[in-house]
Amino acid sequence: MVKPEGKKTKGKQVIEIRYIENRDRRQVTFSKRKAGLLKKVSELILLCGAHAAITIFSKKQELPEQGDNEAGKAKAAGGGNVFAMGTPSVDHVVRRFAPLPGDAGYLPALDEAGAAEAERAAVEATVRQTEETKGRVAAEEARMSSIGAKVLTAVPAGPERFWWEADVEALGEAELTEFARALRRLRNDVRRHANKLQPSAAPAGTDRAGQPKASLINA
Amino acid sequence: MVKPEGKKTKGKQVIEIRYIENRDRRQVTFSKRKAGLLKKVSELILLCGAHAAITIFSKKQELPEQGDNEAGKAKAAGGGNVFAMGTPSVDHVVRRFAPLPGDAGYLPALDEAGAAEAERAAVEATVRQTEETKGRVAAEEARMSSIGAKVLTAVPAGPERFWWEADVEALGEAELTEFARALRRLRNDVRRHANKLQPSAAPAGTDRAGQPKASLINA
DNA sequence: AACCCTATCATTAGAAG
DNA sequence: TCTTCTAATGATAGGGT
Repeated sequence: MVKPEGKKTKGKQVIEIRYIENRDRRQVTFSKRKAGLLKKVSELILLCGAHAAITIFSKKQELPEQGDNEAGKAKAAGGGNVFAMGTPSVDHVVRRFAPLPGDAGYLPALDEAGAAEAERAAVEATVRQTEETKGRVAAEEARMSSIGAKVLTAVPAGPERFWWEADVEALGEAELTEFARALRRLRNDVRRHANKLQPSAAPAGTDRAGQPKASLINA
Repeated sequence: MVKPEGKKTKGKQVIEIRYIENRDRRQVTFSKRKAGLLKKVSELILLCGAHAAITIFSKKQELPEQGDNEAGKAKAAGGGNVFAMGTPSVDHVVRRFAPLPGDAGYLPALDEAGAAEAERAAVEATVRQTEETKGRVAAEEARMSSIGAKVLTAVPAGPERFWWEADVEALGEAELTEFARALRRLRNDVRRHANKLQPSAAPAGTDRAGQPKASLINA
């Protein structure tokens, strides 16, 4: 019989989801979970063709309360690192990344910022009102509804912008490495995807599904 | 002999991380994973007191055709939904990269360390209570609700972990442009950083808070 | 589309190196 | 600090309601 005596580790233990006071433990957890999150996000993007973005700041930086100096100080104090990733177009993620060296047409320079801004304000008003009246969930609903279409509209021809980055200003070597690692993983996934998807009707994955209707992003 | 024949379900099966062609399956997966992701983010925030923001745009179908009212229209059209969350707010996080043109006013009373702290405490209490009573998920709901209308801004120095249900429109595509700008800078920095560092011998170490670690790849 | 359920797979807390 | 290992917990694909 197997004797349960010699357990090597305690294995994953249940932990309460509350701030981890212990600095070391907190940091370890942060690293692990951050990695897991990035992975999850990339998977969601790949699996569902959704646009998603995530930004994570490892530490509290730029604390307003301090105020007497620049962000630099905050960083110096604790080194705020940022991780983020996202994409409006899967294959673009790869493209954007691989060619690190000067990419000319970086982004389609859309400038409906003005319109978007106006819309945003309007929506915000609606949301707030809704929030007070019906609560957050309802507000969210309203927000999504009114925004959704607009967002898509705002990006007619070129959703070919992806982003997935970090604030290097505060990036440490470790972060860079991890960053790259996540990148590679994403890229591999994408590549695998591209290979399987033969450019038949839609250019393997590239299909600029400007309109939700393409093969890659939409069905 | 015990026959494992009568399995009720197949259980979780391995799936490739590639775009799910089947619409229904994709949608289900999206919902499930989106939920899981949001949960993960909230947990990271709570556990590590990190600032994070995530935004997810579902793509769905379009058809901004009929519709009489804005919300209804967009909703019906299914132009895409947006889900987001973050700390202190998605908007804030984004601003680190690119200050949005004049929408500063929509945030009610910012930089209120005191208020924020009080709110945080209140929320925390609520959360814990809820947590014990209804579980973590419910607690998160409560957390969001209680914070809702207020925008916690300043990040107190201590172990903070409050988050505010995000201002989605602020993360609209338009804003991504700004973000992209920051990105470009980032990329440059990354390269520079990469060059500066040695793959093997990277004692460089962290200028400020320092994260050891060297092997870096290029981006 | 939102829940339930269960069998599995994936993630990760802890401990060590 | 980052990595590796292990053992549990946690997240979810597939199916049904």
